[in-house]
Amino acid sequence: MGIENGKIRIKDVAKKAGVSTGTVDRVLHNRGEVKEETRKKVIDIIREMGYTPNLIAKSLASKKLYRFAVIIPDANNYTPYWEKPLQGVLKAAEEIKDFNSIVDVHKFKGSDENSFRKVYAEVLKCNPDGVVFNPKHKKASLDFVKLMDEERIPYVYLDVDLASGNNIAFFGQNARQSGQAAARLISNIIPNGSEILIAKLAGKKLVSHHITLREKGFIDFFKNSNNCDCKFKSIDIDLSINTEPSLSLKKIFGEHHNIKAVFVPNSRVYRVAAFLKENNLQRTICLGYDLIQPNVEYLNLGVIDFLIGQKPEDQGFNSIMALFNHLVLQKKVNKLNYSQIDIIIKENIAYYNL
Amino acid sequence: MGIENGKIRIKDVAKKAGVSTGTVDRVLHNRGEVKEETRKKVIDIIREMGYTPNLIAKSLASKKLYRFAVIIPDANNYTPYWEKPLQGVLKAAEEIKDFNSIVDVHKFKGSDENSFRKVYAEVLKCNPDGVVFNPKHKKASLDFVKLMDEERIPYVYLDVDLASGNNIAFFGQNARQSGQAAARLISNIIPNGSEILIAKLAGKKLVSHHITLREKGFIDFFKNSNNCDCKFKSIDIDLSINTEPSLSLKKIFGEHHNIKAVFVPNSRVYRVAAFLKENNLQRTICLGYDLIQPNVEYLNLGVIDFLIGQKPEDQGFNSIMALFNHLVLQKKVNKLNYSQIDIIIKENIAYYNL
DNA sequence: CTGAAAGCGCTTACAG
DNA sequence: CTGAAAGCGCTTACAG
Repeated sequence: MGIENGKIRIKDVAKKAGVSTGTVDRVLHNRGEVKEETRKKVIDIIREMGYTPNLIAKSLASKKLYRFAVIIPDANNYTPYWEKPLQGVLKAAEEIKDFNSIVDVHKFKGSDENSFRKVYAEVLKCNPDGVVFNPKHKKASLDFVKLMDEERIPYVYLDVDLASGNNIAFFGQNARQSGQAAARLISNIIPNGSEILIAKLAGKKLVSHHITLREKGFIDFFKNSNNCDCKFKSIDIDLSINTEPSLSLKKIFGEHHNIKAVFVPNSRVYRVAAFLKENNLQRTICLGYDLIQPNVEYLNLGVIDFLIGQKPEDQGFNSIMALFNHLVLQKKVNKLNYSQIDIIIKENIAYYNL
Repeated sequence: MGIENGKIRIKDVAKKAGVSTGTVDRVLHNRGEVKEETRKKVIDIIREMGYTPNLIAKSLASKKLYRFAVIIPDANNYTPYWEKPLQGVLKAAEEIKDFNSIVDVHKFKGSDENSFRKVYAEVLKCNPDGVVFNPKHKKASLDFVKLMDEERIPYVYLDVDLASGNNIAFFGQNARQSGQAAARLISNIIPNGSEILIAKLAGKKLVSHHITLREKGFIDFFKNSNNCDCKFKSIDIDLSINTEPSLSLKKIFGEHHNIKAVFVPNSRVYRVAAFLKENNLQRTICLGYDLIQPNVEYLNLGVIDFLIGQKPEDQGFNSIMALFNHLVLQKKVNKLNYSQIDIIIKENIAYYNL
């Protein structure tokens, strides 16, 4: 090893500068206590020799333990989706554990803002070095962000972009654009003049901003394309009512006989698929979001025609890695990170659903 | 650090076993020279304490330098595609360089088997620790593989699966399945009874196995689905002839007036798109492979309707990482690794073409 | 303000 | 067959 290998070590820099390795380390990390003159000299030599630190050695020698906290909704019947980002988070945790870094996962009840507040208060008590969280509750999230800014704790938004705050990164989908892609797929297939049902299924009367944007993108596509003159029927369905979504869907399909496609702007599309299957409406084009198990089943049955995926595992994984790169490796990280808008059909799902 | 931290070190194992760290290291790496009795004892204690090596320390201490060789076609006018796997390879190289591992890239002329043979002979002279290569030339590749088996050099297939040999992994697409996905997308759109043109464009009369499989998958889909009774017209076009593909396409479209879709089972689809645009045939559904620049442009113009992507960067990246995991980290690696079959349209390409 | 030394967990000759 | 010691490139008290 050493210079002859092309790899410059601190020792090499120190020697050339006529100082000790300790001094080089001090200027490397701006730890002060160095005469300006020698600092300059060392800096110059670092540049000149093209020194780059050996991350391996750095990590081994460092006593600092990095703790990252993750705050996401608890996966449940309405939102099995959140299992996926969690998987990614845990994979990242495994990958960075030899680098003195650990990840703590904290869950809150997705629909309950107070639960989120309680969890973030706990997290702050632990003094994490960095935080990844899902800011679905806007107001509470803004309060949280303010506290982290005061403590100079870096944070990453997952799934939803708060669009304010000093987050080092955001990982999620461009919701509006995904609606446009959905629209293209449907408009390709259905005849001119068809009716399209937009069914927003929610656990409790909570239709998030996300969902609204997907719908907006969807409708805008048709508005801006002159080759499909379709009519929309948009409804909200409250799944906490026992008889839903059957009741509402039956009514709609009874009243509108020219519905050629259903667009469900979230992961509850399997509930619509069940209805379509029971009522022999499989020929209706059905498109929804996310590769959760029941959706995959209806896709394979041919009831759901398209699913839009967004690689939630990757989002979880990359969120942690962003924190790690920022804090531990001190690499620059991109702030705005839109996931791919994956188009999934029966014929390609095998290679996504891993 | 140490036990109180939950992390067991070699030192801890040695102490409990009443031996030195050197001895533990010997049993850990099966380096022999250990009495069977002490070997057993150490093994037991390793299990009991749940020792796992610290990869960071391992890498820092190790003097062994790993050299990986990559052999891929040179990107050129006919195959700009190969830029993409190369990008992934270089990214992986960057990622593992602090782990005493370097990657050498060797290129051969894609269409020239002898060029491939020459390159692999050179590579063997360098005694690489592992090889990633594209076995498009079957016979030469089998010879190469045999030599590597003799030298016990592990190797990975990229893009094409030789389907024999002791490769530790393969990264590429399930070609037949991608043809099926393509067929589904087209059959969704075109009316019953349409004609479909399958245009196989090649640089020289070389239609690879790959391409044949894609075509097969495409046709089989229609055969097996009862709701689309379409006719196929399949042609080979030799792009090394100046007047092609115009000449052939003009003839076909002149003779067949009911062609509603063109399927191009490789990345040269942009040549067909150019023809469609010039001849005002944009309404013909056009589907091809790979996100190379000219294809992306015609997709954005609305001439190409779908592109099938396969994440070639990831394939390159993962090939190297497979070698690295196998040799350096001694992790198990999956042998058969099919890439995703990405469906790309104008509305989602922005998040793929990075 | 600066340097010498110990240590991170592992590997690698070397001595016996 | 086994152990003691040096070393990988860095960080971290500590002494001056």
